[in-house]
Amino acid sequence: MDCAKTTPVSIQQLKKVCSTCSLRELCLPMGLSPEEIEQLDHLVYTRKRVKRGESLYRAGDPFTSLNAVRTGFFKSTVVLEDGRDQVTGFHMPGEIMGLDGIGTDRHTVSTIALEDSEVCIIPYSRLEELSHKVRSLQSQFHKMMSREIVRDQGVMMLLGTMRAEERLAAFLLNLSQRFGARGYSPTEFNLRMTREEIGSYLGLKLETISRTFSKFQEQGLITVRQKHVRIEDLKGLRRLLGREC
Amino acid sequence: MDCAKTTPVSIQQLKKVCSTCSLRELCLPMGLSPEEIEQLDHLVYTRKRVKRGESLYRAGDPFTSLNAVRTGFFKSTVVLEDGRDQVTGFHMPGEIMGLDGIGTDRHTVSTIALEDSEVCIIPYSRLEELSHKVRSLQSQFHKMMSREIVRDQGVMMLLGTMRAEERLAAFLLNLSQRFGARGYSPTEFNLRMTREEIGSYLGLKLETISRTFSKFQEQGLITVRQKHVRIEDLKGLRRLLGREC
DNA sequence: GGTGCCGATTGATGTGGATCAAAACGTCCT
DNA sequence: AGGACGTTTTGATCCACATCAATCGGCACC
Repeated sequence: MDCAKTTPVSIQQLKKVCSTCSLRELCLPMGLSPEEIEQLDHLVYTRKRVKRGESLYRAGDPFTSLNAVRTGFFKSTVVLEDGRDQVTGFHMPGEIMGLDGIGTDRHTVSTIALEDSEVCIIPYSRLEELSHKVRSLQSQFHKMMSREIVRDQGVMMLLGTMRAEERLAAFLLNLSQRFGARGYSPTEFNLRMTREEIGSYLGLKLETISRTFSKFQEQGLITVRQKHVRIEDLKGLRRLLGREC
Repeated sequence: MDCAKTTPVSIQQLKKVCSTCSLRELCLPMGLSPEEIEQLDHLVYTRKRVKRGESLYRAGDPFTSLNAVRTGFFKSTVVLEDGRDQVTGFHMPGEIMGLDGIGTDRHTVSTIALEDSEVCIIPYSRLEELSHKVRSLQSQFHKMMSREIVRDQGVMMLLGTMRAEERLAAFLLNLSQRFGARGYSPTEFNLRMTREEIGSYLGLKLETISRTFSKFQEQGLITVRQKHVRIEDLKGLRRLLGREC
């Protein structure tokens, strides 16, 4: 039954992956019935390990499958012709990566593991097939893509109208909410990314991130020590977002 | 046959809307066979007129249908709690609006006509039904959503890493490309939006837009007079994007 | 054909975050 | 344990764009 578990290969074949997965309420199977999830099991049965610093795929690679984060943490980056690049997202367990590739059959971003990670491979042609059969899966998949669009609009808003403090507060609150939804502490967590990566995502320089962290700490909003963050005053952080001069 | 044309109502019932539409190669039917497009005709048969300044839908409205721009020009805006808002996109004929509403059954942006316009209403539940039957429609619809995600990432890049001149050059080149794809001149067109709306979209103030337009004109890159723009040096504008100090 | 108003232009000044620089701190590797 | 390198912090200075302000111009409406 679980013969694969003992072989230390990077791609494993497992049974009943989605049905028994603790992330199923956050991931692709969200809102599906147990019978429907079982259908997904026939589709999503391959996992892949990605070591810290390794890429899952790179911009320009042919697109063949979506990837769900099983464990670990990823970042996605776009690169401009002149070499400038920007982090466009961070991905944690249960989140789907690779939606950008559907439109052109090629990935437009590079996705890199920020710690040793594991992803579930979702072959895209088979997902289309199955969602053609299972209405609720189709519907769920559409919602997922739509939410990605809304998320991106939120980031556009952040980059277009917010000041540095507001951006970082929004970022911390977003992480807090996502960790909380996954059963981790929403007020105490380790950042997996560097100050530079946070800055790139927020359209700021790493020095500004560092200074703003220090300022938040002075104000008693958070405690930071290296990558470890504890949110001391959630309401205070939220207040920063609701207009203040 | 065309009895509806004589009644001056804002919602018209027409036959064969998609099959005979000149925009079909740019719009939802892109890549579908004539027979498949005919199936769409049963779905998309209602048009709606929206006068300049009127909203098609507002953030918070229940989501029931997507809308394809038939004629005219629209903008979408997000509003923050504190009242600050930002333009997240401009929409021209053949483009689909409302994808943001699928995820939550409510619109997250407000979409407003920038000139007297007409849209084709695409009832969403019926689109899901039909794309469940017609594989190529399903596939096409997924690509459309994915491209929207990629487009948004492009704007994030613009807002996160580009300077004012680069942003405006990218904006003009984008408009140029889209007008060109619709059979209009890619080098001479009328802006439908104000300097303030351009600024909001690009994360800049209206004065900066105005100054940068003037600078482009001095450099011989464009000629602007009010809303009328003529691109004099397409390559020069492109060069602005490929790094320059 | 005026008149009023909104949008656009242009100038003067201010400032938030970038840039440059240096030191402190961690961590990984041998 | 020691050394090297990458990350973070903090300070000093600079600059691109914001802000404030005044004028101009076009268009719609009496």
